[in-house]
Amino acid sequence: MTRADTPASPQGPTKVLPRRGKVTIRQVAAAAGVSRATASRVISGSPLVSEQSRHAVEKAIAELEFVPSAAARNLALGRSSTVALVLPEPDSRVLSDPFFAGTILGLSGRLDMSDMQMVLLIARSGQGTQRIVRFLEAGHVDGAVIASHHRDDSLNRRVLHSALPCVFIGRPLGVDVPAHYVDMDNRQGARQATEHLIGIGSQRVATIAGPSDMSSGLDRLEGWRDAMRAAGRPDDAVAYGNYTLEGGRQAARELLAAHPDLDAVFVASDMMATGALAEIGNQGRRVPDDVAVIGFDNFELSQSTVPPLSTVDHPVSQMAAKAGEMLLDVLAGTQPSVDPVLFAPRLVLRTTA
Amino acid sequence: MTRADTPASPQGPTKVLPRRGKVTIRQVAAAAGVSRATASRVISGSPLVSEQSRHAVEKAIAELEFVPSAAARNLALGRSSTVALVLPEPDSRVLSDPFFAGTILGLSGRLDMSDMQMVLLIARSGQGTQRIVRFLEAGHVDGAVIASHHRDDSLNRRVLHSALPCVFIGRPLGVDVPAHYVDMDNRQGARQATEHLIGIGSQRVATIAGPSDMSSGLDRLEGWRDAMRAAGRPDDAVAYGNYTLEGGRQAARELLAAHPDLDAVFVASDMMATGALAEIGNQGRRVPDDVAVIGFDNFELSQSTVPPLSTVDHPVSQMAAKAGEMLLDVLAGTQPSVDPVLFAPRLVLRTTA
DNA sequence: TTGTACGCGTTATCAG
DNA sequence: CTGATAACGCGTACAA
Repeated sequence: MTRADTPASPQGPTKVLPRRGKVTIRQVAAAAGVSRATASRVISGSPLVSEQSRHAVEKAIAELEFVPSAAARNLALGRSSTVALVLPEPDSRVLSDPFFAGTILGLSGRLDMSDMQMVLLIARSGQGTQRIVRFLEAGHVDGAVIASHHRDDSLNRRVLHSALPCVFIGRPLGVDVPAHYVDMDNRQGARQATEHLIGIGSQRVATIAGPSDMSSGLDRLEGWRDAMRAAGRPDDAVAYGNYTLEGGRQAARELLAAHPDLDAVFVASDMMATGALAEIGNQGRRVPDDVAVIGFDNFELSQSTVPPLSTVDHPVSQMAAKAGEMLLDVLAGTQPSVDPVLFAPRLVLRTTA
Repeated sequence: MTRADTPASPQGPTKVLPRRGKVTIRQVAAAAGVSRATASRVISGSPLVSEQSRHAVEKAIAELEFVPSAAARNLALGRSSTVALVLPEPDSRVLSDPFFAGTILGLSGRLDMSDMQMVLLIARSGQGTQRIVRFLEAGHVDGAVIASHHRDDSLNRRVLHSALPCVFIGRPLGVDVPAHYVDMDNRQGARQATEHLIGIGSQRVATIAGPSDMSSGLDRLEGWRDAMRAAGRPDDAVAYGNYTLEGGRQAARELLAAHPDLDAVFVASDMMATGALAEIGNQGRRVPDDVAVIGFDNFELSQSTVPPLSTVDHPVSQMAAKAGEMLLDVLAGTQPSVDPVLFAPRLVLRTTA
């Protein structure tokens, strides 16, 4: 015998910080009168164990309240049965954004069907990004779903460079190797919205574009350009916003000043569209009679704007669920291609266009 | 002789092939021409190592892109340098609630100052709760901050029983052992708000209370009762809501029907207060002239209601930061007492009272 | 069906 | 300062 199975626990006088009793599989085996191997088999649900032994072990587990050590199991198995949802550089704005609730719920919903546990990682500044990458590379998780947003985010490249299986939500920018990702067809959605604006007779269609360092911002602008060029219209009436309400308001102001003749605007997000709606109203123009507006995202708030906002649906939750499914496939080795999965856009017409 | 340190030894059937991309400390040590122990010392920043060895090891680490295995380190060290923020049973409503953004930002901000990595765990149904508890008990994390909300959440009891170091945000209900927690003085805040309503001459002060299975709902109602009783007023004008806008609207409707003479109402959350504001206006009463209103939380939206809402500040972010600090103290063994930390309420008067 | 004996990758201990 | 070597707790070929 090299070592006592039951170390005497010191009864400290401090009851404030109860020491964490660590009961190991060894004690379970001893209590059940079997070997550690048999106990382990019971735990992992192996059929190669007698009913008698199984019962004894289960009884011991319950009585001792045994919980397998994650560290030891991860080390032995080489995996952690955990995947990360990474949200790079969120500020308070982005955290209260419906986008995140949808992403979280969509992914966790899909993962709940497997034995994978989801953990959420949020990285703040560049400092935090470093830590996230180390955390991921250290093998804490088997894979990651990354809500990719900003081009200058070194996290994308670093994760791809490591061999960690990962799936992006939103086409990642600034990466030079093929990557699994799921996205919606932002370009096509923007094009459809713009074509609708043109179709209802708008003569001068402007756009409020999203940030140039996000693929969604880029793609939606490009879709607007597609429609404008196809219709033989100039594509110069562009203002940029940062996806916030105030940004939308400001961009609308610029647009109305620079192009007083505009009678329609495609806005790259509902949040900005809400701000634009307010500004347009403030300037004494009516929506949709004087200016038609179509937003993007179909967030809940777009139903309660006045008037209710026409928009393009962004199936965030479904996208996250699909990303989770892809990641599970990658981990299972049953994901053949790296072709991105694109969700089709869906125009939701309410009363602003 | 169990096994050579360098896999390059031609002797022995080394069936243990290097797994994909996994470079171990052995290879680092070999490349640097030192032992594993020395390599480990360099990694952990021990001063007991020559400058020469240190340089060689660092060079090897960089060239091989070595990252220590989390599982192995956790096993050897007995800790993971990771803490969890647990959000039990969130639905989409609660996820887009500003409360969570504040909690996440506050905690991660404090943890960034330490070497602890924060992971967010969200549990959906009761099924998910089971998994969360197992995850916590398995030693994946060294401690947890739990945003405690619902009384019937078995998670509270189970985590406390497991002896995992943890700190609650919001007084946990339904637990029978002393627990570390941080909260604001909801009762006192509600009392102050109600006293203010009485002080400005309101004759009939009602309240819209929060859910009875949340400590904040209970405490805020009790604070309202305190003020009413102290003023010799009846405390029967009570309606309940579930902290949502629609719930507030509905509760206001009930209140106005049951107590047509009411001229003031203390609402247990800004979200509900916003709904109440709308309902009160719909019924042709003016705020604050006919009905004075004070909410609770001081969320961003309370500044943009019409008219701007008077409220009680809820320092969510600071509370979360404090909770993180307490947890770090507990983990360091420097947290002497289990006395809760209570933040003082702060009345924010705008124009509804 | 059960037990033995490693191996997982790292840190801690204790001689040199 | 450095290097063997024993833990850390669990899974699992390989025997029995």
